[in-house]
This record gives sequence, structure tokens and C-alpha cells, in this order.
Amino acid sequence: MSEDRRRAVLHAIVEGYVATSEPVGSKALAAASEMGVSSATIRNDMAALEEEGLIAQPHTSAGRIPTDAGYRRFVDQVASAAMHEPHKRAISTFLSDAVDLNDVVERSVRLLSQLTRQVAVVQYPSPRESPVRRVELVRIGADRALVVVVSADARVEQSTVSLGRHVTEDEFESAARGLNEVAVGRTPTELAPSLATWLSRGTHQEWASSVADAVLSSARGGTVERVVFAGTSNLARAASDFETNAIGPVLDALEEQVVLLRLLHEMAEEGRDVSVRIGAENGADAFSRTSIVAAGYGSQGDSPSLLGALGPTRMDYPGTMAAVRAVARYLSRIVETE
Amino acid sequence: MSEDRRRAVLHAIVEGYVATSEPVGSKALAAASEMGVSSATIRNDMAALEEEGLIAQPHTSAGRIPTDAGYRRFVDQVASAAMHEPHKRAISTFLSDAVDLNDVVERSVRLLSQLTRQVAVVQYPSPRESPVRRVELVRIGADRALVVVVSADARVEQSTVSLGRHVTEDEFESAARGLNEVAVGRTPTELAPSLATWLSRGTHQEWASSVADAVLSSARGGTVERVVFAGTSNLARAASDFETNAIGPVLDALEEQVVLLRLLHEMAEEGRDVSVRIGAENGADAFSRTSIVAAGYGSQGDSPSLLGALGPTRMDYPGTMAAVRAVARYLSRIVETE
DNA sequence: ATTGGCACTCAACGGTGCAGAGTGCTAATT
DNA sequence: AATTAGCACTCTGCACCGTTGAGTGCCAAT
Repeated sequence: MSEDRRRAVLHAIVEGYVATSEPVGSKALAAASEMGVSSATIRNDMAALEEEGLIAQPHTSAGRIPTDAGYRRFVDQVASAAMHEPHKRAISTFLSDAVDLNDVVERSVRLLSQLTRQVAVVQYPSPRESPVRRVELVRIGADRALVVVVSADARVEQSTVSLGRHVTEDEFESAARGLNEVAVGRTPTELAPSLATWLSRGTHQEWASSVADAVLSSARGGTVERVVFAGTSNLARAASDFETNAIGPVLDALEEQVVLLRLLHEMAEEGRDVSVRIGAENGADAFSRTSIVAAGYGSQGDSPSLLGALGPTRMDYPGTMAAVRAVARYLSRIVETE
Repeated sequence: MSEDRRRAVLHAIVEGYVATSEPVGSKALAAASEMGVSSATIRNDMAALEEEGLIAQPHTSAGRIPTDAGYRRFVDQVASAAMHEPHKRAISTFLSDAVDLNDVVERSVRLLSQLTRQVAVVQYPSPRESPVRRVELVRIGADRALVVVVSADARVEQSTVSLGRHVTEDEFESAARGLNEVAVGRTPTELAPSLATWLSRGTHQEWASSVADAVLSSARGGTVERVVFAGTSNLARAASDFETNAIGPVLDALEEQVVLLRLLHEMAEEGRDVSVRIGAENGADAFSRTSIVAAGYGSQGDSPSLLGALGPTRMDYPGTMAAVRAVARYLSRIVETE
């Protein structure tokens, strides 16, 4: 039965369809590919593959195109390609020129979108457990305050709190001094009990406790999880793949971020080197015709941040996987030595 | 000759085409609109308008559509519509719930994209001349430092500088103390000379001068000008207006930001309440089929920040102008009282 | 200045008829 | 048992074609 040839046929169909975006037929496949069998044999194999649900034909008397399941099988069987050497060098130099965490993320997402010719997404690195370097309190308006926390790993987080009642200048100043004494040099986990004791002793009002909360959550890295993306125009380029202009919902979902974040979290839990979600696999309606290739970066410990590429299911999986892996690897290196 | 009727015909053509996205013909126009003249008369007027270059026909024996110049004439002659009362209330409540400058901008851009059903862009408010509240220096790595400047108007700016050579802990600490003494309480314009004298006296090395530069530019509000945008899916919805999928370049230009920023600057200089750029008027190739409706907000003095809506030239100008003006007005109020 | 009338143009639409690619099936071959 | 050649069949895509109808420009009449 030649299980091997069937696999080769599937791969050829995927590659052909990705390259030309047209259904591939048995005759063309027999001629082009070097597997020394006739088109009739290939037809038989195709019938079997269709039976398995791996390929389908858009209409009778057309060639076959891969189904989501077909892409999945293909991805599971193919190792991600190697990066070209010049590409590797480009990544390394391009990223190491960054001056700033924001800059690193920005550059990464652009780079990835260019390498993959897809929409690239990069999640901001999850902050590490890093001691507080300084706490700054600034009044704004009559009853609000700005809380700025600088961490030793060069992170600056800010938030505003409402004081609730009028606070005198003296109270405010003394709270700022006290907070610095208590917080500086402590990591977020050490910080919680220290703040509690600071609140309990002394004559602090309820406003002090909301300020303390703000300090703690800022030290932890803020509550907001963000992703940035680039290369949305690549979606437009591939718009012909989405039949009736389904690109609108995709753009919406990207802007919303919430669906995307959920997906990235799910993929992070798979814990593989590079994980791939194909079409309907990722559950969200908006992304039901797109695939996502993602990899974790940063602390290879508990909770890595993610980055990835998103495009039509008809994408160059090996190439995209290689690019995603490469960028993730370089980004890890930078984030960790920072 | 009835100049008035010609104007009415132009307006009817613009409104009809915007509503239906189909060329409007003389007969339909004579029937629908209440101007009590026959189609032949309208045909004569149309011929005159075409002579003036205000309308055109996609092909012989089709109705007329407005040219860029036609839209321009229309916009110049029509006052922007009034906002619906419920809309006004929605704007006010939606924006006043914001907790943070970032939040305000974020909310504004979403709101504007929903109101206009176009792509909305909001430029970050240009910082006001506000005294420095605190300067923070943090070392990162062996020879780099993070500079954080907190201004009295609740702005936090950060940047990193490379020190160039190894700096001892003592030198670093003393520089930090010195900088705070010199900078705190001074506005950016006062700051420049103070920093200069600080550098000249004492035994400061060349690294101190790059740190001082960083402090100054941070106090001025950072060098980066940013715009955020939302509602890109509205572009996709209107994709039928762009003949051969010209939405890709538009998305690219939005991400690049630089072209958009240049346009916004130019529009700011016109200094009108609400300014409109139509199609080819805005020079950039990518935007040659789109119009931009923009208004300034914030300090009505020297350099206002801008916000606006971007969409196909075939857009509802009065409605868009009304929405842009309304959001700009509310946003001004919030930014100024902050 | 306006209008009715008329000839003309041209996109859009539906029908019709190939050409070609691709398939499934069966019978022959190895 | 697997492979292949051959054949009938089914579609889509394309070109061609006449018809329809909306819309125009122009001219003479009001």
C-alpha cells in the first residue's frame, strides 16, 4: 500500500497549493514530482487521503486542496526548515541595535513580520522578579496621585490612584518617604508583607492603603498584558485566500487583543518548542481561516512570553516556524541578559 | 443660469453617491430630489459641473460620481452636521471614565472609530511646559543607565543612555543627587541653562553630558511622537471602494506612522477648526484614495495635538466632521483639566 | 432659461458552446 | 496485491452574442 508514498503525496499537495494557491491535480503532480508512478496511482492515493479527511476538492473535476486536518498532519510530520545564514545574521544585528525594551519589542515584531510575510505578534515580556529601585509619588489634581515604580531591571510602571479625601501636603510627603523606606530593595513577593506592616503601624488613613496597592501591583509589572502586532498589510495581500473578505473580523480581533491573548495563553501551555494552531483548531470564529505559529521566549521557567505569526491557513509552515523559532531564540537571549 | 441649483445638484450627487456607492443619473436625481425641474435641465447642469471638473462619469452612459475637487467643493460649502444628543452623552460619559492618560487616548480612538465607522487616529497629546518633579537614575548592565523623568503634570518619560566607560558607584550616585538638585522644579526651558552650568562646574566626565541630554529631552516630552489608531476593519468593510485592493498600502502607511504624522502636522498648520484632506490632496501615494478629517485638541495655543478619521474619499463628510469635532472638544476639556 | 424628444453608447446580463483539466471506475498488466 | 492504461463523465472557465436599459448629448420648441 506504500504508506510512504501517500505521505509524500500529501506533502506535495500542501506544498503545491501553498506555492500556487491553486488546487493540485493528479496528473500535474505525477509529472512534476519525482516519485516515478503514474497519475492513476496518485489518484488512488488521493482517494484514500480524501477518505481520511486530509484533502478535499473545491468542486468535482478540480484538483485537491488540503483540509485543516491535512495541514495539521503535514506540520506534525515536517521539521521546521533551517534559517538561511544571512537571515540569521540580519536578526542578530537588527535586534541588538535596540536601545530600550520598547524598542526591542517594536523591532522584533517588525522583523518577524518581514521574515514571515505574515502578521507578527509579540507579547510584552512578562516582568521578572526584580527588586524595587525607587517609588515616586506625585499629586495630580486635588485628590489624585500618580504612583511611579522603578524596578532594578529598568522597568518603569505607573498608575494613578484616587485619594478619596483631601490629603495634606505633610501627610503626602511623609507617606512618600515611608513607602520608599519600606519598598526599596524589596522584590514584589517580599513587598506584600512589608507594606502590610507599614500600613498597620503609624497613623495611616485608608488612602494610604490604596496607594500601597498601586505600588504593589506596579512592582508586579502592572496588570495589563499587551501584545503589539505589525504587518497587517500582509493580510490584505493574502486577501484572495479569504473568500468573501473575511479580513475585517481578523483585524477587529487583533485590535481587541483579548481573543488573541487567550489563544496565546493556551498555546503557551502546550509547552512545545513551536506550536501551531490551524484554522478551526483555535476555536475563535474570527481566526477560523487563519493559522497561528507561536513560540515562547524569555524565562524558560514558569511563564514564558509569547510571540508568533498569524496568516491564512495556506501558509508556508516550515518557513514560518523557522522564522518564529529564530526570532524567539534571539529575543530570549536579549531579554535575559538585559 | 441658477448658480444655486447647480450647487444643489452637486450636493445631491455627492450625497447620493455616498449613500448608494453607485453613480447617480439625471433622471433618478430629477425624480427623487425636490427641485422641480426636469432631467434635461439637470443634464445641462451636470455638463457644466463636469466642465468644471467637479464630477465625472466612470464610463459613457453611466451616472456621475464626484471627483476629488467635487468633494472638496461640497465640504467647503456644507457645515458639519450637529451631533445627536444621545451621541454627545455617550462621548462624555465614555471618556470621563478613563483613569489614565493612556486610557483616555485609547478610549478616544475607539470611540471615534465607532462613531465615524472609519479608521480613527489620535496623536498623543503634546506635553505642556511643566516643571520636573523628580529625576531617577538606575544602572543597567555595566555601562548603561536608565533615566526616568517625572513631570508635575503626571508624565513619566524614560530613556536609556550608554555611559561609554565604567563609572563608579560613587560618581553615579553623586551625579544623580546633583541632577535632582539642579532639575527639580524647573521647566524644560529653564532646564537647559541650569544643566549647562551644572556640567561646567564640578569634575564631570563626558558621560554626564549624555545623561544631561537625556534628562532634557525626556523633560521636553521625549522625542517620539506617536499616534494610535483603531478601526482598521472599517477599511476592509469599505474595500469595495478601493478598486484593486489598495488597502494594503494604507495599512502599511498607518503602521509606519511617519507619513501620517507628516500629514497631521501639515493639517495642524491650516489651523482651521476641522480640516479635511481629500484623496490626492494629501500627497502621499498610499492615501491617494482616502480622505482624512482632522481636528486639533488640547492646548489651543501654539501646537495642538491632532486626532482624526481616515476613510475612503467616498465618506459621509458632514457626519465624520461632526464626530471628529465633538470628540476633539471633549478630549480638550479632559486633557486641560487633568 | 427650460423642456421634450430623439438618436446613440455602453455596461450588465443571460444563454450557448467549446476546451481542458480532473476524476472515478474497470480491466489489463506485473 | 499493487500498479497502470484507458475511457466516460463532470465540471469550471472563457469567449461570443444578442438584448436590455440606464444614461447621455444635442437640437428644436416653448
